[in-house]
Amino acid sequence: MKRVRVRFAPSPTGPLHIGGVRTALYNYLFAKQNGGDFILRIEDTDQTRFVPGAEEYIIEAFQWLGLQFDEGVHIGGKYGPYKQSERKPMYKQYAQQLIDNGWAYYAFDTPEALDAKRKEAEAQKKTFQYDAHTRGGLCNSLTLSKEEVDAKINSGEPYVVRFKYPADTEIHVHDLIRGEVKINSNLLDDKVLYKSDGMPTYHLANIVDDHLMEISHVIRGEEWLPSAPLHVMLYKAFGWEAPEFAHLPLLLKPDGNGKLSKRDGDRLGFPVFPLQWKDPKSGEISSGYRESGYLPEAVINMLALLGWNPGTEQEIMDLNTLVSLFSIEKISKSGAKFDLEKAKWFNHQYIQMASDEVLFGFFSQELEKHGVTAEKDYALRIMHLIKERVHFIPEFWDQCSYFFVAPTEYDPQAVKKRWKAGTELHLPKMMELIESVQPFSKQAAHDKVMDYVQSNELNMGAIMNSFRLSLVGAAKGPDLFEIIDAIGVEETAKRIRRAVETIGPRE
RNA sequence: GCCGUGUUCGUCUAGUCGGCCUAGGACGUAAGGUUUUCAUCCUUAAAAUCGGGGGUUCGAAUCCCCCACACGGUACCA
Repeated sequence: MKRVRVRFAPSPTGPLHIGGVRTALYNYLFAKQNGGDFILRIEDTDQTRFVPGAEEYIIEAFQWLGLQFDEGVHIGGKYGPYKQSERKPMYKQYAQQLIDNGWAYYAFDTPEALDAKRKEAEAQKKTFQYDAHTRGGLCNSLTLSKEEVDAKINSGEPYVVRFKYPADTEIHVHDLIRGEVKINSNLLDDKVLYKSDGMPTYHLANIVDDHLMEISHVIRGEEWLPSAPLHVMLYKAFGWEAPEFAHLPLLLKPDGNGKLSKRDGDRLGFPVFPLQWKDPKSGEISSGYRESGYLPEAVINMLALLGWNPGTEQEIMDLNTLVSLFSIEKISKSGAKFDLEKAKWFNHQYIQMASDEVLFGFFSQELEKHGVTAEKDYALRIMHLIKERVHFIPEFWDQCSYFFVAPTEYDPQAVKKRWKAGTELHLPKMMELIESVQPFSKQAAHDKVMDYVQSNELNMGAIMNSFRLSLVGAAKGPDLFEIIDAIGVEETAKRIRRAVETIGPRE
């Protein structure tokens, strides 16, 4: 049995789309499950679309996600180089090979001439296609004499190499997800394999590299399915054994239909990219999962389940579990809409499961970001107190700021609802009771306060929330006496005085 | 237009060879409980006549045909 070798082959034209991440993930899972290799190849045959920083971004994104390549641009390997621009000299001979055995031909038609043809056809509600029916009337090595062709090439006239589809042939593509896909060659046009700038197109480079790198399975997005017949024919033309194909369903936008795009993320408020990206030209910033406070493990888990599931009811799975459970057969055929709410749920789950060590790393960073320095023991204690309420890392601060910084403002809604007449008198008295507990104990303080509330026939919800409001600034947070214990009796007294002064008596 | 691929609760999906599906789970939603607050958590509920229409069959979400719709492709882009 052939060794499993798969590749993820992005173009460095911008940040890595989350759909691309899923494609890479499925490749990874499949490779690892079969003890195979996972390769990163950069497909930069279109020099006009190159975006500086994109390649580095891609590498960093996978590092963050914890998806490790066995070979690739950044780590090398036996089958390098792993960047197509660096493989440029290799491709010409393969184009030549195809010409020599009649599977391809030179074409000299200018882009302008072809455009005109297309427009002309369009006017008649037809589509112009460079194919078996039209190539006889165009400017190429099939219609020109050998001398004319040589003359053109020797004079430096630009040319491309096109694939020569056989006429009226049924082409079969076997797809691991979709089964047999058939198409008649008459419907296909003679794709350019080799461009006039001396670079191969995706199609040629892809097949040559996959063959040379001994790729066993091509797992890629569904947008490639229409060109799969060409790829199958190319393998045939070269006399090479074709890899297995699996075309993944697309990731759709959450509302409406269509591919998930960068704009959808901005519009709906969720990241479409693993890492934040700043466009080097426009300076525009697109948000990333990392910066938005997602844990990489959660992103992986969420992505894995978008279009695949193990067939059981298990939903929480780490990378290793995914590796053992994954199967291409269980990938669904239809596109999946991205669901922000479910992503949020996954992240919450992973935050709860994270080790203290990992979580504290994030937590202390958040504190630092807000200019807070705290003793580790204290910070750790606070983290435990509030972690179950955070869904995303940045929420740590929203949930815990009052443990480090006294509130200066009080949620007006809560004040209106809870701060009754007389509150400004009761709170200091309750505070005195708490101060009288020596040494402080949550339970004893709690009991004394309860006694006071009951004997004065106070509205429990109102008075206790006013107390909370004074300490927190809002009607939220963990157990009140837990908070008092954490910030200390002295600080509590200070906050009560301040709240009473600020809010004062009310009707 | 042409070609290709798809179509089960709002969303992600289970549903291998037709019967155990009066279609299951999860997210979300609603109600209730816990919490004196918020969040969490727990319980319960509503939610898909399986895109539509024809067949085949004792029996179809599952097989066949037609239609509709959506998406993808249709570049010297990947």
